[in-house]
Amino acid sequence: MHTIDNKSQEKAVPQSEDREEAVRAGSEGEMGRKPGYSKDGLNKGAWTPLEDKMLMDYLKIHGEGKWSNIVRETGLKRCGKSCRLRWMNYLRPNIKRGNFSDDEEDLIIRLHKLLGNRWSLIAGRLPGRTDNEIKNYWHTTIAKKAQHRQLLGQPKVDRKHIASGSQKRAASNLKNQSTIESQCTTGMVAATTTLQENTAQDHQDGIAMPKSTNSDLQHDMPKTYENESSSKGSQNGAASNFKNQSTIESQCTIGVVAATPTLQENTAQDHQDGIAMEKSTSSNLQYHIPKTNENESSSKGLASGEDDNSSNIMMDYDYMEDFSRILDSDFTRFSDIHDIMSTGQHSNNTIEVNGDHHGVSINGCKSRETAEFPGKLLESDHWSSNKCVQADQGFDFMSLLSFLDSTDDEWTADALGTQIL
DNA sequence: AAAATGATCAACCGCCCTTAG
DNA sequence: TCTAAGGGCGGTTGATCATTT
Repeated sequence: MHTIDNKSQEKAVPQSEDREEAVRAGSEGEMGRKPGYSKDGLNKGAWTPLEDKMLMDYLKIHGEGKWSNIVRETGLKRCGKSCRLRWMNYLRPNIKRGNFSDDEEDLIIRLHKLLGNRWSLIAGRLPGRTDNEIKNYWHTTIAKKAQHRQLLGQPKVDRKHIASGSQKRAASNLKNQSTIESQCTTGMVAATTTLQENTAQDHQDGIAMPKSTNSDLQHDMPKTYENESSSKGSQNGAASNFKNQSTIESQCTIGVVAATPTLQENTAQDHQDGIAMEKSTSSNLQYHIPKTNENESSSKGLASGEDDNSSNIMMDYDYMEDFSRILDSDFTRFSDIHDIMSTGQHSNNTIEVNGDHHGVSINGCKSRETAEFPGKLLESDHWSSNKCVQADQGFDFMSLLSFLDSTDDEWTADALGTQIL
């Protein structure tokens, strides 16, 4: 299990009497990057305790936002972005440090399957966890487990193909094994969507890992030095709303997305088992979803001309808006829904979630009679039509609930039509 | 004991969107 | 309408520690 040691904390940075000196000099012997200096004289690299204090003192008074003002008003030699990052990832109150619990890991896997590499969105569902932490965790621990499974007998991933979409990525993959694995897990999406010749089995690796048993949670302070940072200041949880359509389109890439594709060059039978993994060896899986804006390029920071395979698949915005609301909702509420549903107290087919009416129907439309997520969804006429799912088709919260509530096997095998070793 | 390799994770980079002027 | 600045986010890097050879 993922562990966070205290080694770096033991290498505490000695406090300097000279404020400016400390800020300039940064820390010595810290884990991670050594401080550097940008052209404009701003510090780079690891933060020092003094820098943190300056940042927190400012935020205590002024709150978040206006990051660039911090530089001007405090003399802190950090760019606004760096300040924001430091705050969001380490100094913010209620940051949970330490091992990921089994539940957290499970949820990460499930949400990643739903959302892809939408780390901030995933982080929004794990209180106290940052997108960066989850991202690192995924790229290291979870991907490693996936690799372990692979060694147990899964077919080797053809990394050439996985990386073929981007030479940039390919070069990176050669350097870093964890990155390779991360591409594998991301590639899971690609297999369901594009021309890539990966086998679906390759992509399964990203989601069906043996569970760890260690779940001791720690609450450590930021790692770069001894526990001295306070937990004061404003609180601002990760905003999980999908803010723009292009991002949605390019980044919503997985399982659930497959529920809304325009099926191309595949028979309806392909949809019968979710993402039709049993056809994986044919490597011709192409589930294209019509872009709502064809001119929209990927928002994932790809260089122009790069193939972003995952961007070939997307969700209808309206649908995603509903989906987003689900994810922004307190999951405990879904338990309530579940109770209500199971006791038949949903006569008007509407469930209130976080103030809005969702669930059994949206906009007064009846939901599907049965819909187990995601496989059954794909069998529905709604989902297999050559159209994006319309918002007024409603979203079955029970489906999501059961999806998130399903067992590993359901997730990793049944839902994808594959078998787990 | 030393070198090589792998793992970890804080921080940076660059793209994109939003918004103010 | 255009432009620049601010901010958010995912991808990636690289320093350090741990483990293996």
